Amino acid sequence: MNALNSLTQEELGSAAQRERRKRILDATIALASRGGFDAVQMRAVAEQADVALGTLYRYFPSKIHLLVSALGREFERSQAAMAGKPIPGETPEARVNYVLGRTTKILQKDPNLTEALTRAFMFADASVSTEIHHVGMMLTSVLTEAMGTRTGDAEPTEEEIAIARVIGDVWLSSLVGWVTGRSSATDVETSMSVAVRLLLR
Amino acid sequence: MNALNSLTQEELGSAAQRERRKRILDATIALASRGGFDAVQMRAVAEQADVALGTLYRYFPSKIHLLVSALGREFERSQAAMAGKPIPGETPEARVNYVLGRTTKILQKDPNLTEALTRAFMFADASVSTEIHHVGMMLTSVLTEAMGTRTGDAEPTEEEIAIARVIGDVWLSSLVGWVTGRSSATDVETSMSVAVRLLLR
DNA sequence: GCCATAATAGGAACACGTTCCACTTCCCGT
DNA sequence: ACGGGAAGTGGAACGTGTTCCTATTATGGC
Repeated sequence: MNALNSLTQEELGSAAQRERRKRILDATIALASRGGFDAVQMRAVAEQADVALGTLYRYFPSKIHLLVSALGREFERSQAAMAGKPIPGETPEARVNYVLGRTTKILQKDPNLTEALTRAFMFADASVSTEIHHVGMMLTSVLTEAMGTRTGDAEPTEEEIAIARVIGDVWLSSLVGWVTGRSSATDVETSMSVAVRLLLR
Repeated sequence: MNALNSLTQEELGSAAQRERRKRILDATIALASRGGFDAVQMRAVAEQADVALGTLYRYFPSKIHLLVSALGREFERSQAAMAGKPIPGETPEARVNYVLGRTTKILQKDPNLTEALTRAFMFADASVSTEIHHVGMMLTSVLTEAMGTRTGDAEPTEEEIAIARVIGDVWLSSLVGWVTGRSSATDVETSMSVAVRLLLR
């Protein structure tokens, strides 16, 4: 259907193809986790996934597509792991801070992986917009959910969505500063607290 | 003094060296303006600046250093052009919106250049922190100046600096979305208005 | 089962950032 | 003026993302 975008899960007919795709993403995550963005080399991914280089490019048309797709999968996995559980905190500010703090802590545990995925996200151009949009929506919805009342069935207001977008932007910028070694993990948490306090007052 | 950082203007003794540095940055801007990040090829820069490739790398140890340095020079130039002139607008919100709107308009006029510089900025790692910090400080100070009273001699408060940083982060994220073709120039202006309204209320 | 077509393997080739080397030119201290 | 070290030249070479080509293998319709 679309040669410019990576093959998504659904349009992969055979089980062998879904298996290949999984192997490729697993190899990507493993290499990224070991050595970051630079260690995710297309030849290495192909070899570790036991797939030819040309096949890798058939599934993911660029290194950026590959990494952003891997980011999307990890994000989904992480979201699924905590779906349904209520977010602790009495106020929107407390809950958003909780979510951001926990996520930041997870990312700190695997700096190389975080670096690889964040860099890919920031470097992605329009040809990756589908995958980027997917991740962006997940991020915004996590934040609006944390901001809203915990019943969860009500749609977030326009204002809440706008605030969530701003928080997401600040978070991305801070993350870039961290993964590129320009600021510390503590700096990220501080930035986020400040932004949340300013926006949710 | 520092082999990892690019040679700054001050530590360049001879006039011939300052002239070379200027030619290199001019070539960088010209190529970026014509074809964006990808068009800034080190061989092309060297040739257009009439300098050997090795010399280019002596002045700027990587393509990223080169582009971020060029960004710093352009930023300074633009700041110098409007120094002293009072910023129109009765409220901090209006003044900040004015500054952001004008800057966004300037950037829109040369999308390729903006793309090249923004991408370099987001891709820069710790080895470029000096240059990055330089640009970051200029950006924050432009914003605090717009936020403060127009007398200008008073230092900005901690709160103002924090708000300026958040606005800067949102601006960068939006800019990345724009230069990578994921959002329109109008989207950038909208994002910024929303962020400014939320932060300066 | 058999054929047409698509998918994959395997790997050469190319582009561009980066490094390196041998040689030349410039510039400063004496 | 000159000798020596720093700076510059020109270009080869290397690594990695990307493209491309041919041979082989899987797949789906008859």
